[in-house]
Amino acid sequence: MFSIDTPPPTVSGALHVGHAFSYTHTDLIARFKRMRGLEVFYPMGWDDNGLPTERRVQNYFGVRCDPSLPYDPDFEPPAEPPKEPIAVSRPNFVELCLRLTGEDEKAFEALWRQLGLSVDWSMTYTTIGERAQRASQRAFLDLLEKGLVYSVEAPTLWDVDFRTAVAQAELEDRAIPGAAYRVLFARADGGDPLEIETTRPELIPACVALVAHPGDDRYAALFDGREVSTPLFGVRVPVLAHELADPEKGTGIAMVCTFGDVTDVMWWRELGLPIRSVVQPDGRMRPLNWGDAGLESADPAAAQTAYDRLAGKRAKQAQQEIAALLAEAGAMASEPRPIEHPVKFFEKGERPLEIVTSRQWFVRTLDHRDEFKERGRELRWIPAHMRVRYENWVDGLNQDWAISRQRFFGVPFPVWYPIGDDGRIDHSRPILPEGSALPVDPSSDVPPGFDPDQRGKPGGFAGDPDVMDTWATSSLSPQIAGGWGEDPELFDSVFPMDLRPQAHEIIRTWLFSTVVRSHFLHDALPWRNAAISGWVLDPDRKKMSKSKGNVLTPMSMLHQYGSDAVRYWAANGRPGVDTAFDENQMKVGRRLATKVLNVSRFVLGHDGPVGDAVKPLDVAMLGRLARTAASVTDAFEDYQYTHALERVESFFWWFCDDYVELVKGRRYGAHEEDAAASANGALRAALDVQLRLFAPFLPFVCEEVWSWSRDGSVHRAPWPAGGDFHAVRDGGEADGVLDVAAEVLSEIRKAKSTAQLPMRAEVERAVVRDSGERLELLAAVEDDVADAGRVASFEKVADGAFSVEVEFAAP
RNA sequence: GGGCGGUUAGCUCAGCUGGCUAGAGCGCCUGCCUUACAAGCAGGAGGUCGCAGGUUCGAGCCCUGCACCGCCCA
Repeated sequence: MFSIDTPPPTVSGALHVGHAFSYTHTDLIARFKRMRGLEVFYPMGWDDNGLPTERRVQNYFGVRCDPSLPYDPDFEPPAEPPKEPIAVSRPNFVELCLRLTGEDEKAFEALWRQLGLSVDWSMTYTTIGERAQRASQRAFLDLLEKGLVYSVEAPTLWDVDFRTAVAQAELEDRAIPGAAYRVLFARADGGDPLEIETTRPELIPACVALVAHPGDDRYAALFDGREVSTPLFGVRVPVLAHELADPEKGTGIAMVCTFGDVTDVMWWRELGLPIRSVVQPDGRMRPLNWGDAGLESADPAAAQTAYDRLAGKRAKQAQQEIAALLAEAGAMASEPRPIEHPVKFFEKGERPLEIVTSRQWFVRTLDHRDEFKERGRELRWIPAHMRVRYENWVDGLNQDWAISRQRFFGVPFPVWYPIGDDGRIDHSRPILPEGSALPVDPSSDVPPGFDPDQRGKPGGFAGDPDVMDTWATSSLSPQIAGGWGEDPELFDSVFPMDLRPQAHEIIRTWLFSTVVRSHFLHDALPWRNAAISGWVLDPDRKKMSKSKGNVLTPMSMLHQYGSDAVRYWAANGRPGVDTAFDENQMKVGRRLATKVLNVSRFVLGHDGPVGDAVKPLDVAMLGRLARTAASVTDAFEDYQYTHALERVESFFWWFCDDYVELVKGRRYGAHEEDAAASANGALRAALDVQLRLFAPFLPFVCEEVWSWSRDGSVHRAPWPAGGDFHAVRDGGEADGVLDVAAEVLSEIRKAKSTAQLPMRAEVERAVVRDSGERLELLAAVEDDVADAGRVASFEKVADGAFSVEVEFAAP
């Protein structure tokens, strides 16, 4: 059994040439392994859930999800999406998601079939389907029991537009224009004001401390508990010391807020600072009453007046507003200095992330980094250097894996919480379902021991409102596809899987998270080999993207050039290497497929005698083919399918250009019958082997030609091996005759070409000068060379340096 | 800022543990309707292997530095 953990594509993403490219690589291996006699487990999954689908559904149908609404069984979206989105219940929204993804899946499957992927379509799964839900929830409960997931109310990176938490793996640094503001903080002891530099002055109302490096002489005298007062708001905050304050940055003393960035969170935690939260989950400044607890001010009225100009504004607008306020108040030490600085974004988001305190589920990853790295070393990476990417990522982990999302189309957490008599939800005592009840939807299902009407009531229960992030489910693709917990026999036979093919940009997400899940669930690697494919680049060597608008759809390419041709292009992209989109290569592939068809017509289309290959040229050719086949096999076993293709292809062209030409004379009866029989036998045997060697690359043309002379499918035929090559035992290991014959023929062709004569021009006499040894070899195949070159007579001169002198017959 | 990969013919790329005169395909040029194929065939031109040092009898390949391109991480 050879099992493949196929990447489930996000169906809401557009079909892309990159898909055709990398999935072909997997199929090459699958077809090879199948012909090697292995049963191949090769399912396909669809990654439906998550943000991309929700966005697409919102735009496509003109709806938005409002979880507070009840299900409307009769809801139908209007034919045209309305201007103002229609609010629909979560179940209605999920229905629309399933409707759209169902159509997308059909389009993908049609593409895969056209491309010739030899997927077992009876094993298809979706990451939102019932099997996936059951596996995801079972895995979650397993980790919960092992103490490897936990929920906590904590500062979390937050996208204010999508209003959801975001995991470290979904972050992206982007350099954006901003400004460095120099702001003055008055000292409580009456000394000179302290000047700090910040890019987020709008967070001054959220300031809880200033911090500088303990060894920084400029501020060392202040670390004795002295306080400063925030400008405009008059809040007293301490001046503290911490190792990670950078003396080189700005003035060397920084403002700590609730929360400007991840460093603020770290200082908040390590220095035990209070919380003064001003940014709401929608990204706007929260209304505040200055003077209340936590907002003590020296002048609450003035603080309120200033703050009222910020309240309700987004970060950017608030920033402009407070800059003006600071300038009016004389608290700006200098003009803002425009800078470009890296800011964290959600990879799919448009506004900088905020850090918002919320309750989220996390998987413990930080405590297990060494184990993950060890797993990375156990895994075979193709190409090997891709492991470094994985290790970089594991080394750089700085937060546990946040797996809950405030979304709708995803696998729900199988958890309820009791509601106290005071109406407060008690998150410390989650209520869990029976394993046999999975999958559950806590928003509609009722936990054991409760009645439906107790939902949301004091003394009752509340369902966990969140869904799992997309990687929390798709990281279980080996378990979902392999029938973990559902079909133990299947699972035992396919897990750990043999191969995980995927692209390099998702090493930190899909590959990493799958290793994590498998490590925790099974104490094992999920697969033995990870083959990392490169990207498809446009002719300018930039990553292909829809925004450029010059992307051909894979389907149109398949129609234009044929599937074999597109596969040929893809098969030329080595593992891990970015490959330029090249229609030229597809034309070459199409030519190759046509050539296979034509030469097959020649080899099979005759009614002459067929016998064993006994003539020297024929035996030697089969011997060369045997060595080619062995080397193709080695390359394939090593996942080097590009090398495999190059070797078959190179043999094939030599076979067509030289060997076939050399045996045409015998084939058409220029000599005795057994000479023709040997040629025909060798041609058929060689074609038979070459069709099988080409079958993984060019499945369509090979299957067609195979059917001309054989029953069954070439794709179930045994891979060429020792038994196919009796010629090797019969002296085929010496292929010197092939080189001599080809070189002499080439000289004759050159002479004709130089003389601008047609190839069928008759040669009266050819004088071959060469070593005695080579002339002996030539003697063995002289008739064949004479036929191909139309040479009436050869004269052989033993004279070291190789040359051929050609005398043409008089016209 | 740390790291990974790349740089070989006009273009796309091979070149394994260092070993004759550096290869292929496309494109270009010159011919050829040859009983598998004109969507074809034959032949030809074209490269100081990114730059500068070094190791070696010998370097496209190994070492050092640099430049440029792409990517990963911070």
